[in-house]
Amino acid sequence: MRIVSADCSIIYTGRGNTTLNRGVRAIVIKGDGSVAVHSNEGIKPLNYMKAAVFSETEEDKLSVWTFDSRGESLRIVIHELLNDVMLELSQEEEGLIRDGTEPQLQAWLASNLWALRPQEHDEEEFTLIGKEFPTGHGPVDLFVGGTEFDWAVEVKRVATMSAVYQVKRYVDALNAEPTGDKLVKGMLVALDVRPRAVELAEKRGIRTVTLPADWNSKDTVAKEIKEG
Amino acid sequence: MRIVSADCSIIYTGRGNTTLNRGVRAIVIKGDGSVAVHSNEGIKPLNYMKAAVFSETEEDKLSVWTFDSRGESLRIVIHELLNDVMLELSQEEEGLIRDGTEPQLQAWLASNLWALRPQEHDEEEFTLIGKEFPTGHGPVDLFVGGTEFDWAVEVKRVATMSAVYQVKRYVDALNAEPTGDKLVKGMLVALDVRPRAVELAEKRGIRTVTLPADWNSKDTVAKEIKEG
DNA sequence: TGGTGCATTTCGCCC
DNA sequence: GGGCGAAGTGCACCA
Repeated sequence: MRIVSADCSIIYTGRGNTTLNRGVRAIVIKGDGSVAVHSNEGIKPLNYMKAAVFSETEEDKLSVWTFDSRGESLRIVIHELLNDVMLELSQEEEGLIRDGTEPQLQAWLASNLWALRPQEHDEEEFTLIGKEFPTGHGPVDLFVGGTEFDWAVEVKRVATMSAVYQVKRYVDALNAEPTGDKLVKGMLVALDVRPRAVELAEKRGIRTVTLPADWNSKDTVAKEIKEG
Repeated sequence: MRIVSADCSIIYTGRGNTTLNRGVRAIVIKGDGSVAVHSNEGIKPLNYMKAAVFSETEEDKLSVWTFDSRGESLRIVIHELLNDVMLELSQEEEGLIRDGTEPQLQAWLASNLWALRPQEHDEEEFTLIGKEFPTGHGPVDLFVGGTEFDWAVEVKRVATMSAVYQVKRYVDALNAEPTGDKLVKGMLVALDVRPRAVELAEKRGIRTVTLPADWNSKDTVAKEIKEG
C-alpha cells in the first residue's frame, strides 16, 4: 500500500461530478488498484475509486495522476508532493468475523420464538412455519404461527418507516392469497425501532418488538412491546 | 494524521461485534480522533470508529491500543509495530463540491418540465404546482399539472422497486384527498430505473422516465420512456 | 455478470 | 441533538 501526502486538487467525473480545491491530503493507493483521498477528518474518503488503472502525465510542469475505471475518471493534480511511503501489508487478508448481524438475529429469533411474545409473562406458543417465506411481494424473514393469528415477521437491526410499509405489503399479499386458515398479522422486530416507525406501525395494526442490544448474550430477554 | 503499519489483531464491540485475526494492516488515526484499519484491498476499512478516545496499555508484553467512544470499543493488540508515519494535512478542509446530485436533478426538472414528456415529439404542457409537495405520506419531490392528469413525480438517481412503492403511496394519498379536480398519476424519474422497477411500475400504472447521464450538459435530451 | 438488500452503514440537512 | 433519507454509497450473496 502506497501512501502519499500532497498539496493537490482533484476532479472526479463518472457517476456524479466532484471538484476538490487545492489542499494537502493523503492519497492511499492499494494493491488492488483502488485509490482513496483522505482529509484529516472523518471515516469516509473525500474521493475514491475501486480497481482503477493508474497513469501519470505532466501538465504545466505539474504531475497529474489519473485513475480510470469503466466510465469513471479521477484526476489528481499534484501541486507538491510532500511524502511518499510504501507499507507492506498482508497479501492474504482473512477478513472480519462478524457477529450480531441481521441474518444471525433472524436465525436466533427462529429458534427463540418466545422473544416475540408481547409480554414477559405471556405463554403464547409460536411455531415456525418458514424462513424467507415467499409472499408475492418478496420473501418475509420469518413466517410464524400463533394461537389466534399467523405472523409475518420482518427482522431489522434498525427499523424505520419504510420497514413498516414493507411489512404491510407482506401482510396484504399473504392475506390476499391465504396459505393457512388464520388471518395474517404483521410484526416488526428490531434492536432499534424508530419512534416514527412505532407510530406508523400502530396506525397500520402492525406489532413492533424492540430487542435489547445484548439479545445474543442472555437467554432471558427483557423487551419493550408496542401492540398495534 | 498518523499512519501505522502493524502486525495486529483486533476486537470491536459496540453496535455489532467483530473479530479480526492476526495480520499486517495500516492503522490510520486522524486529527478528529477517528481511526480506521485498512487492509491492502477495497475502499472500506476493516474496522473503524469515529471521534474516539485513545489509550494505550500493556498486556503479556504486548502493546494494546484501545479506542473508546460512547458504548463502543475498538481494541487493537499490536504484535509488532512495523512503521509509524505522521503526515501534516490541511487543517481547514474546504471539502468536496458535488454536482449532479438528486436535489440538483430535482431543481433542473422543475424548470425543464418538457423532459417529463412521454415522447420526444409530444407537445404536452406541464405546469409546476409545487416542490416537496405534501401528500399525507411525506412530501413528493414534484407535483405537476398536465392536460389530462396531475402527476406526482418522484426523482431518484437510481430507482429501485421501493421507489415504485413510494410513488404508489403518494398517488393513493393524493387521490384519497384531492386538492385539484384532476386524477393524480405517478411518475418515477431517474438516471437509472432498474428493470424490476420498470416492470413493477408498469403493473402499478406508474410512468417511468430514464434520463441520460448527461442531463445537465445539454438542452435537448433524448430519453427512454416506459408508459405504465 | 447483474440484481437485491444489509451496513458497526456514513454523512448532511432540517426540525 | 434526534430523525430522516441520499450516497459517486460499498459490499457480499445469489441467480
